[in-house]
Amino acid sequence: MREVLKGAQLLGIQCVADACRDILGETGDNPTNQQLPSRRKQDRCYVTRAVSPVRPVWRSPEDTPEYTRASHLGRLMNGSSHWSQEFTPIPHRPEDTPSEEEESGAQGRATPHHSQSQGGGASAGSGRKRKSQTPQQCPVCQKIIHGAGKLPRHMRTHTGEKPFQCSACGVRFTRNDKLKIHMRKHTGERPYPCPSCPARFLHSYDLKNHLSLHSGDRPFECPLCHKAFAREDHLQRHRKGHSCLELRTRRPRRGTDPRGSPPSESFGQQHLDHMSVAAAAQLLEGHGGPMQGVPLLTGARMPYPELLWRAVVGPVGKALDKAEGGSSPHGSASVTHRTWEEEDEEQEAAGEEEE
DNA sequence: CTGGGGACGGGGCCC
DNA sequence: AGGGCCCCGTCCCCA
Repeated sequence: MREVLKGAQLLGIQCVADACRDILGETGDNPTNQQLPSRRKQDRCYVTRAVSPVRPVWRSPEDTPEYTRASHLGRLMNGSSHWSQEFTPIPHRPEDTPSEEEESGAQGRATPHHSQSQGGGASAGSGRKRKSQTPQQCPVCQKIIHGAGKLPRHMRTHTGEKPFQCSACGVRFTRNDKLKIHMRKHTGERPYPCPSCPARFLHSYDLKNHLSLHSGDRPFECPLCHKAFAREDHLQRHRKGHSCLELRTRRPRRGTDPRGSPPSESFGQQHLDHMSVAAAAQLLEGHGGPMQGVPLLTGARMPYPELLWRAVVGPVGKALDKAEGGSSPHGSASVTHRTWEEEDEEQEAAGEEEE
């Protein structure tokens, strides 16, 4: 434990250091010790302080601070099985009543099914049969995990624990079902054959992706350059790359759209991005029409980065001002100092015009 | 930069 | 509650 304490101090993981001191019976010099009245609250406290408010996305769990911290925590808490016991379902403000817990479920409606722990509420009978299994909050990343027994599964993503090992090649997995799929590589089983060609696939979704190749469907279109993709993730990659400039923030991850648009409504956000271009184009047109050699409508391929840059920063405006003797109704400065709010209004107007 | 395959994690349903 | 199975979305890697 002293080694852990030393390591925690070295790494600056104050919460773990505090826990070590607590276990070792040392008071330590951290005043936060006095703020931890109960074990449960302590645990929560570790979590909140262990996770940085600005949490980068890490790919390899072994590389993550969370991994390191979770490993420490896991050891401190005597094994991963402890997670599910120590951390209870989420609607857990102590003052919550059972009915409030029902309400705070992710689905936001009464659970038609069960549950044992909540009195098996008179199944409203409508909707899905077995909807909400009490959601639980991950103590490390605060994420809400839905589904009974899913929290331990999720916790393994933090601890790096991979209890399922392939007997053929030794590769380890965090989940049994992933191991099962992996085993198909050794058995040669590819249970998802393409009906149109000899291709066979390990995963159903691979077949689904593959089928779009045969159909030629490219339902995912870039709102900026109108290039179409067969796969949504390819569109996302395209949009994140340099080939398509986005003036606004990137599309939020699912469920985190600050504008409140529902998940999967990617079109909404794409439309907004598209509107940014349209607004920029309008700005240019407001300066006296399209630049030479640069089409301003959004339907054709064009150097958007340059176009947008000029539209927002204003050299085009200057050039046009110069060309027109400064008679443009919008000075370049007005372009340069436009605010997001103004641009939003423009976007809305542009959207209406386009409709 | 794109197309394609695969890996990974989360959620729903069921037992 | 725990776990299996399946589907989905996203990301990574490679050609």
